[in-house]
Amino acid sequence: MDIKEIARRAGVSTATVSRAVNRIPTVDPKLAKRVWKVIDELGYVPNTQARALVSGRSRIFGLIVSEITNPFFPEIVQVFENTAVQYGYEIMLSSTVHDPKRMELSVRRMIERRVEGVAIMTFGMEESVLEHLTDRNVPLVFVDVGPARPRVSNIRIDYLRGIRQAVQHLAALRHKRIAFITGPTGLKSAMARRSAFIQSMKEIGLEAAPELLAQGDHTVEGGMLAAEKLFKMRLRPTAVLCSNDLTAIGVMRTAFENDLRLPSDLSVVGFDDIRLAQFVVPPLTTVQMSQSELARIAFEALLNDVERDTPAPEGTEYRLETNLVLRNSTALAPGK
Amino acid sequence: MDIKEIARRAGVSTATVSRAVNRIPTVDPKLAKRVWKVIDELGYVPNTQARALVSGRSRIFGLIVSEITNPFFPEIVQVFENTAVQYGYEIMLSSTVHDPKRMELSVRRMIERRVEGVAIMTFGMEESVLEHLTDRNVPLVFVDVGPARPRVSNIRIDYLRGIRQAVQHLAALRHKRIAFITGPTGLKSAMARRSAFIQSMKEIGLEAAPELLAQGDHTVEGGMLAAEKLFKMRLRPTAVLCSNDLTAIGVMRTAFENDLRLPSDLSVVGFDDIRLAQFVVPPLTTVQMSQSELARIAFEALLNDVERDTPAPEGTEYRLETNLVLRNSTALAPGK
DNA sequence: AACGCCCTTGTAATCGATTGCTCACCGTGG
DNA sequence: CCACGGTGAGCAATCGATTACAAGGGCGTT
Repeated sequence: MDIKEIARRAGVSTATVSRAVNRIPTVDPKLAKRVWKVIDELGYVPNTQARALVSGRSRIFGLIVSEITNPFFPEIVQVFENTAVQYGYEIMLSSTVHDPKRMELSVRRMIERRVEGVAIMTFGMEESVLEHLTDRNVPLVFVDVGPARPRVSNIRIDYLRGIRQAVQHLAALRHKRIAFITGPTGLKSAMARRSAFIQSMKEIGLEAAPELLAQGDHTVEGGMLAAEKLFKMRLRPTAVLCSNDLTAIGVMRTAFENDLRLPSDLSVVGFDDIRLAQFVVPPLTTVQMSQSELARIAFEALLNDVERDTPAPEGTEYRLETNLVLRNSTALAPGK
Repeated sequence: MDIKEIARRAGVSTATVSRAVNRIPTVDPKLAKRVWKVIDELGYVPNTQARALVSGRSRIFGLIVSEITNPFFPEIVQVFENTAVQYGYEIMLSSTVHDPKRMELSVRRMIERRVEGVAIMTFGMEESVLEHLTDRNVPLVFVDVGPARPRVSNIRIDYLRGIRQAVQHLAALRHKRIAFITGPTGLKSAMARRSAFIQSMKEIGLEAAPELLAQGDHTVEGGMLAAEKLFKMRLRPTAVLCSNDLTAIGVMRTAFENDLRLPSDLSVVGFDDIRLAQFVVPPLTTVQMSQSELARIAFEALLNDVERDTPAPEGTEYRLETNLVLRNSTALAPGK
């Protein structure tokens, strides 16, 4: 059933039907009403691909995340989708699973569907394959790592703020040996968190000794492994700050296995504030980086770029703060 | 840049370009090579909407879940998407957040984009709005609750099997007072789990007393609330079986707050086996219902229906088992 | 009464592919 | 030498919308 059918039954031309459907005010209300009646009766729904073809606008945004099964992302997907729907957009979701091949395939698929913009939430891996998109002038939004080009936006995250709060919180609780478990070395955002930790420690005259910087990979398993190493040290750290919440959950798990009580024997702080953080035992003190804010900003960045016809030559920047959220996984250092 | 441009530069007709792109064997290899060269040089990518328009096939499947932020679903999304990509399909994801209005809107959007099939993973809520889809002969796949109609598949879940294993496991550990925390009353799959529990208890001569059936809602908070009630009873249950893992996590959390040690003071069993279940403290014994299997079956059901021209009049049925996975949240009943 | 303008509606081109049908060309067999 | 079949390429219709432009009708003005 197409627009012609409607036109025939309503006794008007397809142009009029199209105008009625798109609520163009110049159509005679009488006619419009007749058209709508037929549309309702037949349950006509316009074909988006036909529309997209002639208008040149797909009304689709791409969303590339590194792993949808990482609890950090579903919230982003949810908010991004909600916002998109509000503006009449659809989203094309793709999970790269940290694989450049898959990233490339995703980009290809998105170009085939003629996305009008893409949000890249991989936090700094494999952006090289994206030149196909920039070549085509597709608006992009990155977190921190986008190049300064027209139609490329960046959401700058203030990692230092939240991490500094976390470090000072631990210091206030008399912790001196504070360990940090990093994320994957290749991940820019993980490196930024690490630097923020080192700087925050320096600021208050504490040493971020190399042996207190353990290597993690932003998974629970990685957190467990790193924690095992830390717990084997002669002088065990009394507090652990983690590059993300999953890592912190791993630490908590290993602490449990080693009969360390939280928070009395060990304080743990996470990063991200995934929803789950408030439900673990004990509820996790963590640095919040609002996923819903991030998603909302990303969407708006794309929308702005799509509607702008002369883009800023260096792209646009947005900011997102981070803040410590106190729960129950931190306490006075043991023996103090 | 379109197919005409390629045709012009390669000195052939658009028909030949189209045939070369689609690897139709009748084109002269010489010509095909020439066409491919131009395509590579210009970075031409065919326009999917144009293709979809003429072929009448969007190569999009819809996937409706109740809440993407529920950790049960991301794994499904991941596997569904992977499989789809393998077969050259795209997926349109939608999260209803248990709201019939949003479900209706999703369906509308999917019809606008002319999806070729829809997987409905809401486990039994609000399927009424789906008649727009069945009217249009769009293949559907449900979990348990789909009507018996052509082009409607059902994945039947054997809840009883896994739940019986769980109940017998607890009974073997000498638990007698075994509580069950249900899911939302309106959710068919939750009701099925409840019935399976009652039946399993009866089978081994234990009573599923009404006061041991607590009302939950498949969220952590719901689990906490239900657990609080159960813990206030004069004769506290020694084991709790939960309608899903989130509920179980809530119970563990409340147990912790009430200084109940797991598993020595209380045994807890979940349902679903979300990935997180192995990472909580202690690792959760739970009934596995494989999310990746579920997603794979759902995709295949749709694919089968799309390719079949004379569908089975009563739809097709698929089966999925459930099985208990032993971890460390269960132990001998206290005092035994 | 005639002219012209404005407002609404319709005709037809267009978006970018696919594909049925026609046609040209080649080789083969009578 | 001609007819015929087979093969591969091109022309043009088509999918379902939007929209530039043309056309027609009504009304005000002179």
